[in-house]
Amino acid sequence: MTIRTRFAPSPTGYLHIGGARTALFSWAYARKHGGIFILRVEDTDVERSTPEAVQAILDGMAWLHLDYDEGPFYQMQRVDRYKAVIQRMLAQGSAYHCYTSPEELDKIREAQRARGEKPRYDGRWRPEPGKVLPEPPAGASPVVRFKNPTMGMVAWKDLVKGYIGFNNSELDDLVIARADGTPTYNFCVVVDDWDMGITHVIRGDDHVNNTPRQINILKALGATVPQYAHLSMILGDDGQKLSKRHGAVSVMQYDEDGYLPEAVVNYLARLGWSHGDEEIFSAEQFCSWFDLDHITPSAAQFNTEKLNWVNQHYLKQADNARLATLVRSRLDARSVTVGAAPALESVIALYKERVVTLNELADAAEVYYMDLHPDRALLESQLSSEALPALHDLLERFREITWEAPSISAAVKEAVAKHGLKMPNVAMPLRVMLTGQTQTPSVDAVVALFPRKTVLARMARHLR
RNA sequence: GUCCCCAUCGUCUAGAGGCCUAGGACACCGCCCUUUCACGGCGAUAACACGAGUUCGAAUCUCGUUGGGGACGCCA
Repeated sequence: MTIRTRFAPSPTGYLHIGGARTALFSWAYARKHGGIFILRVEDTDVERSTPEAVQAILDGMAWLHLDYDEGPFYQMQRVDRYKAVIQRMLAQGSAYHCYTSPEELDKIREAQRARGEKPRYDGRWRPEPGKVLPEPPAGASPVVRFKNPTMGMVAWKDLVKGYIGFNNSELDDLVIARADGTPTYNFCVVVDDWDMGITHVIRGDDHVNNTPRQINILKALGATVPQYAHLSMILGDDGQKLSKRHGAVSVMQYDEDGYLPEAVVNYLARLGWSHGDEEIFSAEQFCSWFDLDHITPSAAQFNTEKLNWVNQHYLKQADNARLATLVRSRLDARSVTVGAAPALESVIALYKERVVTLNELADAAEVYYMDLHPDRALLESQLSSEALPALHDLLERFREITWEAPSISAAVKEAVAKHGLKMPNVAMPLRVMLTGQTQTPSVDAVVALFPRKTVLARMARHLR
């Protein structure tokens, strides 16, 4: 049997970190088993669905390299199919028309809550043998409700959480088609999973409560019930639930913040899933190791510190040319023109082990290309009266020596010794004049990276 | 309120009854390297929510308590 999984987002916003992980796990499960991964856009909420959101989801998946084999399918394009199934259910008696208005429903639920009961539809239009139904109100268009079994239990063995069972008496007759005829979520999912031959439904555990209803509909339709795996949610850095106004950001924000997609994938894969003590692994390794048995059933807190560490790891081992491309576009965005010298790749080679994100790499690189104006107070504090003579000497030496790190290093040491100073007395002001910073790679490497004339100019500017 | 789910270091986790004196990773702290800062290396601190039970033996199984979360829409 071919494994078929799906990712089924509703296009009402960007792809956030929780959705991304759900997609990642569904994708990995299909890849692991040589199966099919399907993208399905659940856009039946016409009010809130937007084409921009569809694009944002597509962009997010593309950035993470989550490729799909079938789709994207759009539920709004399958409405005829849903309506045909609803007609069939109506005809065979597994669904019925209900004329209860939303206002009446509110009243019913309010009363139930007041009595401490679980709010639910009371079944007043549900046909039963020997039951006399009310007269349909004139001119009202009914919704269609599923006739849920009243006895027994619905249960399944969740691949993440284990056995889960619900008494049918807990479930009410849910609306499967609105008064305007459009089908609802729980129904579309069922028909789609059935039609698309989904074998494993991997989704967020906010859907656990929908599962018994979906299974009942599937059974009423005579469809095969897929396997379910419900992933627990991801909490924010502070342990709070992620929401639009609290910490839930688009995966593309991580791109903007300077994270590498493979770092985000690696981090996300490790959040709620494990393979022994493995921390760093490629997408390929992830796919070959992935299984549902090692998914944690409890919620996981997102930890930016660890993501940083993972990102730093991938940055260190990334190809310089690739990083140069990524950094260049960031410098472009800052209107910093990358000149011919030093080569951006050389700057990156010197700095990539020292930074956490691409943005920090861009911060380090930009001082090599822009018109630098070091902080005045910083300059004054470093250009001490005892250092100035040594720096003047050094400036003169820099005009004549071979422009390579070893000879530069020798020249610096010479100046330090000649004036009875310590290394930092000379190295620090040099750093500040050249980069505006006190913390840089070793000073000879920094000096050597610049063209000689830039060094002479930046020094001369402050040594009058 | 009702139903469902969850519970190991601060965080992510290993753990399928004896291999656990509870392992790894991030963070934190200390030391080394470095005449800056990082990187790197070494080391330390740190957890089985609580209570019963089953068993020769429980982090692992059962029940309960407590605490967290989710769901109860003509949203998805």
